[in-house]
Amino acid sequence: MAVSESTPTGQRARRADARRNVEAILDAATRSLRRNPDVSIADIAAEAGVGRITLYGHFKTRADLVEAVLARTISHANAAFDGLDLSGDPVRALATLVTSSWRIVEQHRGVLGAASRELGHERIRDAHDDILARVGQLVERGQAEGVFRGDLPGSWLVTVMLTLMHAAAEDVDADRLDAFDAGPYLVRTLVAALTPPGSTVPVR
Amino acid sequence: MAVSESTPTGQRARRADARRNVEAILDAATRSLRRNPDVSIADIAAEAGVGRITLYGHFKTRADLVEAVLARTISHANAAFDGLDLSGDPVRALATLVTSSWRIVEQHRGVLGAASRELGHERIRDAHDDILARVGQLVERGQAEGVFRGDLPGSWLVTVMLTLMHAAAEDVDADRLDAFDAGPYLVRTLVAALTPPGSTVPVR
DNA sequence: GATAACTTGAACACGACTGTACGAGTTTTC
DNA sequence: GAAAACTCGTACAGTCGTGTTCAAGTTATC
Repeated sequence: MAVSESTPTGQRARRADARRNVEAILDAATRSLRRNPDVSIADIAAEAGVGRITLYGHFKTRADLVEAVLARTISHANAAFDGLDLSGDPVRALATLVTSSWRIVEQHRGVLGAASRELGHERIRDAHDDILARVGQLVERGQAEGVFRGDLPGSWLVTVMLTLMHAAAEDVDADRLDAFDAGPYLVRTLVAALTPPGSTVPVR
Repeated sequence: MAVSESTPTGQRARRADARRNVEAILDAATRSLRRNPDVSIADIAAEAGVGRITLYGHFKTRADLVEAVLARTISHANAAFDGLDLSGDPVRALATLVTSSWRIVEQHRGVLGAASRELGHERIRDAHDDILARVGQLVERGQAEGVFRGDLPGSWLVTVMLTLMHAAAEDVDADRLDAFDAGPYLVRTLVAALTPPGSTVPVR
């Protein structure tokens, strides 16, 4: 980002060190902020294994750091979504989306929650909407095709969907369910949540 | 709580005023803490319409205030649950529980989240477990009877259940769905979440 | 060995919040 | 009118987090 493109032939190694530190800081900040949105800069620096002043060398203010964490998380989420084909049957698309990216969504949500107090809510909403739009489009298409229930606003269904993904991931972290794949379970529950009252929920 | 039982025949009205203030403080604190777990005492006092010093007159420390809020919320939740008959068919009991108390659960969760940082986590867990046990017992009974799926730990199912209630209430607050009763919707979704993969979900 | 990039601790100013002390005011009951 | 209970503003000390400055390191490249 702030790395100048003209590298004066000399200090490649030093530069590499610095970039490693930046990565370590971003990793630590992501973990810390998810755990507690009000972590101090000192704690983040300690968790990253660098000095507090070093951290300030890379990020002028706390807001800068949070913004960088947010940007990286969003790009991760976008990358995860970009490879998916969500064009076919809404239920199948829902399954694809959920099974492949519920972990990403959880991380995304955690960082967003931490950042929403730090930066302006509008700043967050802009970033959030990009991700939300993908889920929202799927839900709306399903509603238009009559596959998903239309008696509730799409925003509600999206909220339920994201919240359930979040709950699954949170419990995975907490318990010893690391190996368990929450995908099928989530799909079953979400299909019930999104399809109209009269319809039956497929097995699995 | 700290009100002495020997009322010296005199200052009933003053006492009543004070108790009204305490109620106002607790109400304001509940609202404020749910909105932002890090509200300052000054902000809470302002929202309650009393001076900061008055608030300190009733609650020695911040922890005292949070503890009082927590205690009141828990007693509310217990009162809401006490009237329910959850003995029959687990699915019917689930419906009863959800339709009648999802709002309470949401409030309970919000306050708990705010308090968990303030007081020790053990202190919270003690209080939390009382509520959780009621939901957990229902889930475990359902699992024992084979009505709820047994291939996932009960804690997971409880988490999903509470999280979904939370999502419903949050969206109700945010949107213009005040009049909408999320009960039937929640029941349908939760039955799908709790029953075994092979079973079909009842209509509604 | 000189240089340049990077790291780091100590120290500081600043602001926000907590909790306390003092002193003055209000309202009700007697 | 006096006393008791309660309210409340000002002011202060202590703590904690932020962001900056300075001065002294380390490490790799030349």
